[in-house]
Amino acid sequence: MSEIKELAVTSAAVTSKPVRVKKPPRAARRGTGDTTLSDVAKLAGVSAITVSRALKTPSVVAPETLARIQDAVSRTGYVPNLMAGGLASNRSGLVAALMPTIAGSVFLETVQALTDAFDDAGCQLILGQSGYTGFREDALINAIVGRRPDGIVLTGIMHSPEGRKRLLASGIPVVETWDLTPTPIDMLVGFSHEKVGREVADFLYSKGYRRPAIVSADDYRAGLRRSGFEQRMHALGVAPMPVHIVAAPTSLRDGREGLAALLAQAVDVDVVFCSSDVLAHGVVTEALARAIDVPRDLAVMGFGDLAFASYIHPALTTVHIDGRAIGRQAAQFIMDRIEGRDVGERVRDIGFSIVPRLSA
Amino acid sequence: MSEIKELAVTSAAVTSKPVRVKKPPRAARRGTGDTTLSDVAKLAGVSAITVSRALKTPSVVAPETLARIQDAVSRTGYVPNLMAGGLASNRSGLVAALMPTIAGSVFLETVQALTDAFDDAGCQLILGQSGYTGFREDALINAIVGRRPDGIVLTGIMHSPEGRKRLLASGIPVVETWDLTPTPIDMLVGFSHEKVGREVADFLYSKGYRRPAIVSADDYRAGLRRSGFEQRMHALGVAPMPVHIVAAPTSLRDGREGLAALLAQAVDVDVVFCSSDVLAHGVVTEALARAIDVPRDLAVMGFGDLAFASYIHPALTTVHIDGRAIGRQAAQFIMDRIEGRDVGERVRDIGFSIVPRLSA
DNA sequence: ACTGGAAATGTTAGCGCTACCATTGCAACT
DNA sequence: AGTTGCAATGGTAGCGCTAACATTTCCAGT
Repeated sequence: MSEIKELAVTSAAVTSKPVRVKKPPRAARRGTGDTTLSDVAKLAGVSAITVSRALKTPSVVAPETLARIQDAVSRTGYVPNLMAGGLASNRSGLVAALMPTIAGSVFLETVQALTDAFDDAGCQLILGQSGYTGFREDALINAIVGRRPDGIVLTGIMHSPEGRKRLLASGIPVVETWDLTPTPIDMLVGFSHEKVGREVADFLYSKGYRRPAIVSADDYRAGLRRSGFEQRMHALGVAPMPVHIVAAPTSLRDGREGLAALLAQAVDVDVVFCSSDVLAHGVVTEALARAIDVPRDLAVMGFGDLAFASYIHPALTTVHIDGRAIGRQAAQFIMDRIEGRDVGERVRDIGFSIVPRLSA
Repeated sequence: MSEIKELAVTSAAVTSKPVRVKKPPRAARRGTGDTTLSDVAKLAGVSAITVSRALKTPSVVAPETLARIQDAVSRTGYVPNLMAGGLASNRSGLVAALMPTIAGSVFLETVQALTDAFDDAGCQLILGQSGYTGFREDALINAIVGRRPDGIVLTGIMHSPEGRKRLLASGIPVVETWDLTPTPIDMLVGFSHEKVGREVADFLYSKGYRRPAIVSADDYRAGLRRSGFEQRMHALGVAPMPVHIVAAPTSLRDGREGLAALLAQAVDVDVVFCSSDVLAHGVVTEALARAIDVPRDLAVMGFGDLAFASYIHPALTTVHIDGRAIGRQAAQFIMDRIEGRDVGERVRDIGFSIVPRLSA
């Protein structure tokens, strides 16, 4: 067996060449054919690093050199390869945002604020949809961490221990949002959903409502609001209430069907607390279709204070959450971290406020 | 180790060259400290490339080797650096989606479909918001192209010649969506907005409406629908109609104010064609608040067929666009391109359909 | 017994950029 | 004159990975 090899060696030796022959020059290399930094450098008559500096920190490059480089850049149509830059500098310029779903979501404002803030800082947002079930979240985390983003914004708090570990191990700044916990992975900006439930209970009770019902999504945070609401109502001496649960994400349809279901099983309801404005809108719509006067015959309360809440008829009483502020603060957290600044208190409760309008 | 260096120094001295001595070994290198492919390789007792293959194409690696590697991966918590991989393979695994705005948009379904489709293919979506003005679009294009995405999905057709050129020069597969043009940059999936306008005109005319009005956003595509509508109505002998224009993106509020403005200037209207369902919803809401019966006293027509359209009261007559299909086809286009398959006809008109419900 | 070839693994050389340090030239000081 | 300091620029060596080719092993086919 090994003789074959020997033979080969021998034959090489016969030609009096050292055993390991020098490789022939490789065939044409791969590569994109795109203009590169050194193409520009060559054209401008400087070194590559100077071009790099001209683009990143123009202030350290002499004005004429800068002009020559800029000219070369625009003549070649050079666009820096940010993957290469990211690899070399260990700064990807990417920030990941994970959310349950993008569709019709209350988180959109947060994402918008995030995009805006990072855009100004030259970072792009990578979007990941984890779904409401959490099954995909772990796979997503891996895909995201693989990009070595400069930060990760999570919607909700991370529940999978596996995901937590991965995130922690990655050393990437993480901001959890839209919820509160004393033990965030890293940083957090949100508010207490249970407290929302309790305060809504107080608010409705103080307005005289005694026969509440709930139409709620089956997601974790909605559940927190619901139990806060139920507990407080119970503490106030209100009898157990009918509850209608729908699958997240919620739709107008779910709200309509929710009220229909509630009415079918229990007529004795004077207010419906919904886990989202969309749901509340559905309830109001169903009431309208059934000629039930809102709020005289039935009051409705939403959650989120989405853009339409104050413009539907009747204007929706709801809980205002400043989604943009959450996004802004999350971006701030991450940028402070990137720049190595002290972020201060790592848990920020941005609170909420009840907005009394006409529907309750 | 150091002997080599010494030797080098000596030899330089011997040849009495004052020229530069070989550099001393560099100080500790940079780097993340993360586990790398070769760490895993070392642990598994194979070469780096074998680990790479085990992760990308497990079928070409022997089962026991694979097992050893997988064990090493899970023991180290290794997560591949996709930037490095992307740089080496010239495949970033990133796809960019540019849209005017994410908030409350009709494009969300498309983005969702895009995310889903690319997720399955192991690609992540980068989100870019260009705004409705187009000012930011060029800057965004540069930032995006710099990431060397495997594909770019544009919402609407590209209008800036500068942006067009950049995109074309980049050689990245581009899909323009939600509009139609015989001269796309590369590929396109959409429909004709003017045709929507014309067919809506025919539809409403055939239902007997003769005194139309328009509430429309000021964006390009809405303008197309509007002019198609006006021209056809004119051709049908209808007198010029009152038009109320609002700034994109549209809100429920804009719709309410739109109807109020229309009513203030011209009472003689029997149907309002709105450039979005949200606007139409606002018009319906304002009518409700004013006790104007829809559709008896005033008919309303929307555009988009968003999820809520069939569930508001009265159910909204509108134009259905299959946003998910647009997203799916766009993803298909790009993946076919990446895989080097023939994409066939590069312009796909996915059409639209008028959905008659109760509001008109 | 030997060859051909498929399967499994390895070696080498970058992908395009930036960190790190070095060098040069020149004005401003002792 | 010699030194210092600073502004501007350059050289080198990777970042962590994969393409391209090379090598080894082993077995079927003659």
